[in-house]
This record gives sequence, structure tokens and C-alpha cells, in this order.
Amino acid sequence: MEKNYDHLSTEDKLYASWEASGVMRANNTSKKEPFTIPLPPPNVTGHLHLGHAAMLAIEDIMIRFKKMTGHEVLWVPGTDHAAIATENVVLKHLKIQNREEMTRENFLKECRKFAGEKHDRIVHQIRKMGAHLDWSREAYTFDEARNHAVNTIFKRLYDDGLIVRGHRMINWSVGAQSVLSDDEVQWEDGETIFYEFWCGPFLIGTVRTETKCADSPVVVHPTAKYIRAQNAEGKECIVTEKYFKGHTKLKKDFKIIETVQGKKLVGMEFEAETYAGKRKFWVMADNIIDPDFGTGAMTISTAHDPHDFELAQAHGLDLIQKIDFKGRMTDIAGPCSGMLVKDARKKAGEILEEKNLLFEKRPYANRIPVCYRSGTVVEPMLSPQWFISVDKEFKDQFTGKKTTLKKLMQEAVRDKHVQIIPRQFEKVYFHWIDNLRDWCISRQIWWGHRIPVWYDEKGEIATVGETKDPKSSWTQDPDTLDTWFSSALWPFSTLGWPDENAEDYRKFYPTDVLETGHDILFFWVARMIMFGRYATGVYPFHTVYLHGLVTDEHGKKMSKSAGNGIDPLDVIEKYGADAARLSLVVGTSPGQPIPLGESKISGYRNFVNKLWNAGRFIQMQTVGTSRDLSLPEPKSLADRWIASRFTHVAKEVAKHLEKYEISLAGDKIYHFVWDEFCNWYIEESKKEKNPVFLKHIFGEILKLSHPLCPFITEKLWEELEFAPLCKGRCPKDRGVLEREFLVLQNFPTPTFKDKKAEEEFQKMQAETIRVRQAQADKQADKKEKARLEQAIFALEARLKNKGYTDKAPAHLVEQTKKELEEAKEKLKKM
RNA sequence: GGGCGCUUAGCUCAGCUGGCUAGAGCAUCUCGUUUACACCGAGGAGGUCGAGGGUUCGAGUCCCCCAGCGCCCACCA
Repeated sequence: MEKNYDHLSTEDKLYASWEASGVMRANNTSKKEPFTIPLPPPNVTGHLHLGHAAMLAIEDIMIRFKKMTGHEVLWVPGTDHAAIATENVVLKHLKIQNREEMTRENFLKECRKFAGEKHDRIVHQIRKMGAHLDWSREAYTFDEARNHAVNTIFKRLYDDGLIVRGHRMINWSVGAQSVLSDDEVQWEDGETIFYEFWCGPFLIGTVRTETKCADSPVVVHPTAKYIRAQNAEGKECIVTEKYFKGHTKLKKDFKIIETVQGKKLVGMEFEAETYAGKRKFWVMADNIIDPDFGTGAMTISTAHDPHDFELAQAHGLDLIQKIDFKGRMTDIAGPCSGMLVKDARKKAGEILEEKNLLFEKRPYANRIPVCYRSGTVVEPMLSPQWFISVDKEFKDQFTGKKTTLKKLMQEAVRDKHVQIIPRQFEKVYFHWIDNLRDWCISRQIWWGHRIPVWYDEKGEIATVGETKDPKSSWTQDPDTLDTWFSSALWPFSTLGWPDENAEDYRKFYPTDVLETGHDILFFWVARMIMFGRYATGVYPFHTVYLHGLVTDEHGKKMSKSAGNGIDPLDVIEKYGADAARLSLVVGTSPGQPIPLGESKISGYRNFVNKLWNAGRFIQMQTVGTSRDLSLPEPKSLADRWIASRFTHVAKEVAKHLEKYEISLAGDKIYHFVWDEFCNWYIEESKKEKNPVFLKHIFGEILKLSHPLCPFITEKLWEELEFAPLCKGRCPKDRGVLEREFLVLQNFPTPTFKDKKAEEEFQKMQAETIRVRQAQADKQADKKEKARLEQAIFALEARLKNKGYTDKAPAHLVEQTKKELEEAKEKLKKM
């Protein structure tokens, strides 16, 4: 055995042997209790990042622990086709502006090719972490089986009236050329200009000057007090009293004519100049106006703002499209038509200024909605889309009762069918659901599950759901489904659903734990809960474990621009996968940020090496030892102490892992191995030898540590030839295996307890420490003595020097004398 | 604006339902070339647990309030 553990020559080989042996394959005919985790499928075109690494480490620990405690485990791997993200990357890759430049089929071919290539990369990277995944069951969110599941649930939802097509205000990503769900919109801080301009007698505030180009009502608050005033040139001005009185310029230039309530203004009509020419305006009142904000009046863009749209619906207003789906102004924008929104905004402002319509402008901090994938601006637009109605009642086929999808989601957590770790996120979950609106599921992109709806020649819906041979006159809906739609089926679509008799589905569904980053609680977890309960009648898992964001060692977000990013593959290369796993798992709390720096990783690398060297020592001790299969007896006090301590620690570790408290389990193992086993037991065992017992305990330690650091433990298991020792004592129901891997051993459940030995050994430890301290003190004394002697010598020499005593300032000489006396005094006392 | 969380040694964090003489890793200081390991061993220094108030025999742990930091949601014409 080498002096230092070499992870590079070990890990890939071991993983390959696990894979080749079939040890990671789950058996759906097993009588054992199942334990199932659906792997959150990484984006097929992505690469492994630290979030994945943390996820893989946590889930692998759960899986290995459960397997060692007698469960039939299944960890289903797979990848996600990541609709918008992939389509974006492919477009960039092909160096084309939009997909219309090629045929749909050709574009999809390119996507498939690209995804296929990238698939191999991510899947290879997942293996690097040591993940005990059943690769024979690998799935893909965009393969045929998953498409079948998608079509099936779509049809069922449609028949229940829960999927509807509606002409509603949606989030339009100009970059992705598609609608986005509410959750896919991100908000970025931005600097813009706030304009106040004249619209007839009214002052209107806006940052979106480009939309102020069409006939429109001016909305005022019905009960707020407005002031009508006039200036020297006869120009009229109507603003709230509050605004008027707070504005010195207005107060100076305008003379009040009267004060009226907002509703008295209703019905007023006038023509006014806009940046796009003269337009018709009229006044209406609505409580939507905040009388304390700005001038107390606004004009509305019925088709480009969610609130305005609502208002338009309520008041039966015309819907006027001012911006097209490419993000350019329509003809109605007059001088700005054809311009990009951003440019039109500036231009419209300039025109307002030229036409002397501008009253005031000032810098304004606002937040800009952007597409979470393409990073481009999101425009609220009006468009026909498919929605999932979350508040609509339907008859639940499993209970026969009326309910809504929202209720099913709420019940999941409220009635404790699903537990979220950490608890705080349950509140976040409820809050999200309470404010949940219908989920827009259609996307205008090509890479994704095509909406299974066919239209006849009249444009009426001909059929919905899986359609094997559509009539030639029919056309399929051109849109695809939100990528999260297929992800939401993942826990059961990977197990054979909709075939409820599929062996995997019967054995492994519902699954047990869904572990993922807290950032996709809404995108994914909530929707799995919704579809899972809706489609299968049971919730798809009983526990949701959320890990936090991996940050740099100071808790700062890792980013390219900050240059503080860490690539997990570099970490694995430099320190090994075990060290990477431990550093992502120990010293962390669920849901909390996971700070990671090199010093932490190298610390766990050191631990791994410590294990290695303990193993090396034990191998040296046990060379030529007979292979006694009987359980060795503890002999010495140290033997009994470590055995008793091991019983205690093994229990604690199991208890923690049972509760998914991985960090605490890791901490206990770390300190038991290093502080108790290595620093005390091994040292004591050198005095009173019992090599067979030493080796036995070490073997148990390897089992205990295996879920957390599978590579080093497996390697030592092999090096120390533990495997042959346990042949014949292992359960026989796992088929033919080349080797007895550690993961097939039973997790230690030792019973040996010797309280007296523990106490006695502790006394011995205390005594040893006292002696060491005394020795250290003695050494310290000796050193202090030497230091004093040297100081005395130097001080005396200085005082003997006539030049010094004669010429140096008297107080310095006094001080020297004093120092000498003190030093002599101190030395005398020693 | 609403919600959630965090604030404990120089740094990053444990401390679960109140009993702590407050722990760990890293960093730091002293000593150590003892045949598992310097990716090591032994010993040490370092904290009035963010500020203030309260409940209690007892509070890092519970309550109130304040401050700073972080995250999520809503997005005001």
C-alpha cells in the first residue's frame, strides 16, 4: 500500500467495477422494503456544477445507507431536455437568429444531435461523484415513454376541464420567442427615466412612454379630491389635491378653479396630442388608482400590462396591440412604429419634449422582467395559450369528491402526506400556493413535447391526447409544453406509469425522498406533488429534502464575474470524490447556504488519507494473521473501550442518517475515527496487541463510513481483504456478484457495551493528558529559564558598558537596572 | 410593500424540546525527524453567544423590541 491514498487511480476503476457487477441494479421482485429516490434530472446540455454535486452526495448517502439497512433501493437516473435552455444553446451553436430559418424537423434533428452529445458528458460527470444509480433504468424527460405519460395526463386533465385554452395576459420572452410561466420570469434592477407629460389637462406619469400612443381612457380614483387649475395662458391642469399642494411649480404657475371628486370627472372627453399625433381620450374612474401615488391619473395599455388588461376586461375596453411579438412597435406607434421597445421608449420621450408635452422627467430605479433562460426582456402580451386551471373544481377519481388542484397541493403538506426538510420551507410553500395563478403550459418553441391537440380543417379541436394516425386534414397544435410539465411526472413516469401494473411502479411507487435545491421548490417540487396526487391518487414522495445554494467560503454567490467559482470536476481531480462529498455534506444544514472553500475540501481529503493510513497500519499488523471467521473478542481495556464506544457511535450515526441528518452523522464519524480510533485506540493497541480485533473494528468503521465516502472505504475493504472473510455470512438474494462490495454489507448494529471499561479508559486518558501537560509545562519552564538567563546576561553586559551608563539618559539606565532586578527575581522563584 | 432566514472564537459553522465550566474545522502560537499518517502527533492561546429589555432558580437556547446581512414573493402607473 502506498503511503498516500491515490484517488485518481482508484475511483474510476471502482465505479466501473460497481457498474459492471450489477450491484447498483434494483430488483423489483425483491421482498425487501423499497426505498426510492428519483434523481432530479440535470439538464442534458448542462455540465456538472456544485449544486449537482451536493445533490448527488446527499442522495447517494441516503441510498447507500438504506441499502445497508436492508432496503431494496432504487435511485433512478435521467436527464432533462430543458426546452428553452437547450433551444437557446442550439440556436447559438448553429449561429442563427431564429428557428424559422430552418424547417422544424431539421431544427429538431440538430437539437437531438446536440443533446445526445452533451448527454454523454453530464452522465459521465454524474458517475464521477460515485453515485449508486441504477443506470439500467436511465430515463429522459423527452423520450417515448415519457411522451406517452405526458400525452396521457394531458388528456386526463383536458377531459376534467383542467386544461383550457385562453386569451390572456402572458409573459412574452422576446429572446426565446415564447411565452413563459410566471415563475420563469426573473427581475433585475435597472435605471430608467420617469416621465410626467401632459395628456390634455391631465398629467400622466410613466416609464413606458412608447405605449402612450393610442386612444385610451384616463383613469382617476372615484373618491379622491382633484384640483382643476389654470395658468396664465389658459392651460388647464387636473391633478390630485395632494399632488398639487406638494408641487411648488404647479402651485406657482396655476390658479385653482375648483376642487372635485374623481367620479365627477367621469364622462369628460377630449382630444389630446400624443407623441404619435392627436388621439381621443375620455375619463373613467376605478379604485385601482392609488390616490397617493403621483398625479392620481393614468392612461392604460390594455394589451401590455396585466393590471390594465384586467381593467379593460372589467370595463369592456378595446384591446390595442402596440408591441408585436418580436418586441417591435406596431403601426399605431406612428413615428416609432417598427422600432424596438427600448429605442421607441427613448424616441417617444424625445418627441414629447419637442412637442412641449413633457412636464418633468427624472431618473428612476425600477425592476425589469427578464427571461430566466435567454436573459432578454419579458413583455407582458396578450396571446392565446394553454393553461392549467388550479382553482377549477373537478371530481377526484380516487376519492369521488370534488376538489381543485390547488387544494391537492395544500393538503399534501397540511395533512402531512409530504414533509419538507427544513420545516421553514413549508411556509414558503403555502405562501406560493395561496398566490398561485393558472399555470401557462404552452410554449412557442420547437424543442419539447408537442401539445397533443389536433385541429380539423375548420380549426376546431378534433382530438386530444395520444393520436396514432391522425387524419391527413388535421393539424397538430404547433406549440410545445413547458419543460416542467414533463418534469412534474418524473417520479412516476420513470417507473412505468401510466401502466399501473408495471413491476417498477408497483414495487417502487410512491417514492420516498425527493432531494433537490430549494430554488426549484415551485418550478418542480410543487408541480410533482400536484400531478402525482392527481394522476396516481397518492403523493409521489413522503419527504422533500431541500439543500441550499453552494457558495464560496465567505457565503458569497459563486459567479464567473466574481471569479470565485469552483468546478466540482476540478475538486474531484485534485482532492478526490470522497473529499468533495464530505465537504458538501458535513458542516451544512438543509436549506442553508453551503459555504465551500479549498481549506474545507483539503481538510476532508486529509481525513480520507487518515483512514487510508489507519488501514495501512492495520494491514501491517495483520499480515499473516489467520483468517478466523468467528467474531473476535475484545481483550484489553482499550479493546473493550473502543468496542463500547463504537456501539454508541454506530447507533448515533444510524439515528442521524435515519432522520436525514447527514451533517451530524458525518461529524460523529469524523471525530470517532480521528480522535478516538486513531489517536487513542491505535496508539494503545501498539502496547497490548490484539490485531484480529483491531482489524474487526476497522472493518466495522469502513461499513459505518461507506455511505459518506464510498471510494476510500471500498478500496480499503478490498486492500485488507475483508470481502472473503464475510463470504457465506451475507444474505444470498442478490444474484451472482464478482465481489462482496461494502454496500452489500449490513450497516453495523453492534451491541457490545462496557460502561466500566469506558469510565476506566477515560480516567486513563485524563491521566495521560495531565502527564503530557505537565511535560509541556516542564519544557516551557526550561525554556523560560533559558530566556531569563540570557536576558540577565545581556542586561548585565549593558550596565558594565561605561559608555552606556555615562551617556544614555538616566531614566533608561534606571529602567535597565529595574529590568535586571525583575529578571533575577523571576529566576530565583523558578 | 409582504414573508422567511441568519447574526456564537480571526474565518466558516455545530449547539435538537432551556442546565455549558459554550464546541468543531481551518488559521494562529509552542514543542516534536517515537517504524500508519507532516495530507502527522502533543500542548496552548483565542468568545461578556449582534444591541437593549423581559420570563425563569437558571437563557446561546423562550418572549418583546432594535440594528445589520441574506433569500423568496409581489411588483405601483
